Amino acid sequence: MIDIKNLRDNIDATSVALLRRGYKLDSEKFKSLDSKRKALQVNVETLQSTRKKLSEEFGKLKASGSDTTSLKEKIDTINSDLKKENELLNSLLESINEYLLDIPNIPDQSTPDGSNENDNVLIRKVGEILSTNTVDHTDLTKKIDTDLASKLAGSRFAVLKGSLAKLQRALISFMLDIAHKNGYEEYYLPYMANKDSLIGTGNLPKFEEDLFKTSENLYLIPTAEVPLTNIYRDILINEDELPIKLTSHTPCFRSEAGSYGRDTKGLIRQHQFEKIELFKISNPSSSMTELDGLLENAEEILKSLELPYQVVQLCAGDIGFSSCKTFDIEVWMPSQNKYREISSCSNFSDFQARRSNIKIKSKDGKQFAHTINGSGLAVGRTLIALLENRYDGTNLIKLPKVLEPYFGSLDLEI
RNA sequence: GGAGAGUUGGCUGAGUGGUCGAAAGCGCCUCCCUGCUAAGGAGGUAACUGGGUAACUGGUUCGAGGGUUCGAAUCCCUCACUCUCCGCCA
Repeated sequence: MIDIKNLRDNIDATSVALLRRGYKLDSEKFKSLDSKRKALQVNVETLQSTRKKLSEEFGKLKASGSDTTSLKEKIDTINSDLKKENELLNSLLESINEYLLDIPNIPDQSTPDGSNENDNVLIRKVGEILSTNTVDHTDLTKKIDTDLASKLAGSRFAVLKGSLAKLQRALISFMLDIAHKNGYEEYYLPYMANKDSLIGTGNLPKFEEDLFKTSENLYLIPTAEVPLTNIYRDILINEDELPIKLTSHTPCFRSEAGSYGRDTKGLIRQHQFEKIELFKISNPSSSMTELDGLLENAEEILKSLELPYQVVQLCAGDIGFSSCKTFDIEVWMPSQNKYREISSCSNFSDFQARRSNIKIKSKDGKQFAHTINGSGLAVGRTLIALLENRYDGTNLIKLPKVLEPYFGSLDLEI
């Protein structure tokens, strides 16, 4: 949610900034709604004030045993006016709120111009591409079984068998340990979240179709970002507790509505996948530095897994709804001959904090916090990258050294 | 699933129709005292929001939503959540 005061005061600048990400702000609609609101609100509040005074008088008259009929008539008139005006005001406020909830975050100045992913900016390439493998991960091994998964659940699910199931578990532990080493506190969280939580992170009301909803009116979490952020919903944080750094491994559930036909093969795009999330709450003044740090923490995992990757900064037209600045980390996928997203690290500035009411208390007063998060990493895609990049051409995957304590061996038979 | 209790400021917690945005304590801020620290003393301290250049001034909020009433933290109804006991259960 963007700041309504800022919108009122700087509507033209806001409109220009939002246009960078392809959002056309209807300024005239806002101006008209807001000026109507202003007039109505003043009117309603004046009526309320008058009624308050008259009611007090009424009480005194009643206490002294005097006649109250004429005063009551006056109050009744005010009350009936008030009722009408209030209904108008409420529906207007509702419209304004809907209008605001629909507006995405304002891109940071450092977010480059551009309209889609083709305009994203390459920041760096890390690691050498050594693999000459062209075989897709699903063709490499029988231990990823999507046919079985579709019998159990349907399309876009996978069953991992034996050593691959174990490798996934090893990766999860490995990533959590790195996060812990870097100062993130590990959390185990609910895999379902209520409506308020999803509104807080910006997934609702606009993106309900992307979510799985249960019969109990709970939603399956699309990412641990949702419960992690909402830990601090309606909380006033003391400045000296910052930055807060949390991590969690959870499965993530996404309906993938609208992605028919894309990435239908293999583990790339699933309704359910495992992810380690890195999450921070920081002071507004240091959130960009914290984003850089978080990105570095995510990159460290790929480096120690010896996987080639690149970092890309998303352009204004490609950043997510709640984000003001995003870096994607993309790992090399030999069979596709291209880099694929394995982590997305974003600064949400105060956009989520305003929706979730997360504030910082300092000497200078209170202000909305900044939230930052990113994957560290998407486990399924990491697994694929290891298979495809480290396939030796026979029936073995040579795992990187760092995984030995977790997997128990450096040879993975496929 | 059954029975009961509860939800009030940054926190704990009093408050059964107007004098309550709300006692008290904790915390926090300012000042005093003490060579430093600890302790002590005085005062201040809810949030959100409207109007106004400002001084200032209005409104809303006691889990949410309705209702009763001239007037609701307080009475009534519905819902959500939390806790306790019983049952069932990993």
